[in-house]
Amino acid sequence: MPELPEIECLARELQGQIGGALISRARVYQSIILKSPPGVFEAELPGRRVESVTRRGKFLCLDLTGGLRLWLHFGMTGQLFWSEAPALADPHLHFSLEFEARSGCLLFRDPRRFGKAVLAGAEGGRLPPSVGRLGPEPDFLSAEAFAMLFRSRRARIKSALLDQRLMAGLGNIYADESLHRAGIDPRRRPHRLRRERLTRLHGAIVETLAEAVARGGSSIDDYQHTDGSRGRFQESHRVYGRAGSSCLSCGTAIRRIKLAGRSSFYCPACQR
DNA sequence: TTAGCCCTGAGA
DNA sequence: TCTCAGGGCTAA
Repeated sequence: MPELPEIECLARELQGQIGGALISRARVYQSIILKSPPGVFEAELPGRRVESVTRRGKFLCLDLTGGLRLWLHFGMTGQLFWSEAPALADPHLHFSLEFEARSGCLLFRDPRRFGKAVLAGAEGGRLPPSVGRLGPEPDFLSAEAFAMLFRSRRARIKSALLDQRLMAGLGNIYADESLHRAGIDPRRRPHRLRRERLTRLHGAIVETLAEAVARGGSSIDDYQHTDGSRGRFQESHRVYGRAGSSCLSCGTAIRRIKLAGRSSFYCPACQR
């Protein structure tokens, strides 16, 4: 469940670790998450330098020399971490990258296999379709633009926040946390919310995401940094995963409901 | 707009 | 042994 803050942390770590580094070897173990043939993957990557590591929505992007980009999506359980050697017996290991002048290898592991690895050209027209469809980053939207964007939506606000075509980067955790901070019931319909409530929600989203990045993201089950350490923002969750516990603002028991097939946690007193 | 599918490990 | 977790996609 890595969302925007977790991928942002990974991108920053990796930029420091492999920014400018030359890929010496690429190996594929489980090709199911690769959207390019394994042979192409193993042949195209070696000899290219990592120009930069960036993030777009929940995608991580390795910008390589020669106009190639490696896009990674982590799905629910994707992990990227350093190891001395790939554990060949691990059935969930998908690929590894080795770099010149750096010992060990960078492994991509994903037990639930919802992740994706896509090789694409750098030109805008050759973006993977799922990246091309992404809406703007929360930071790049003004509060007014956010309110305009969501004002016409008829789906429930929680579902609209999870729609990556509208705005990229929010997942279940940060949607719930932001709605709590903004005092909005996840079942509300955006087109029936007053404009100032929507601008307040935008502020809550930007604030929540920034705090999460500053604390190294949320580690619930699988998310970890490339050195194996965990994020700390899960300790600051106000509603997510706290059904039955008391609301940190008012003491009311946090409720859990299903919306669009996902769990939603909210405070029935604070969120209206 | 929504339901169902993919996928596997954890927990009941 | 069954149920649940859910991001992104497709079909209804």
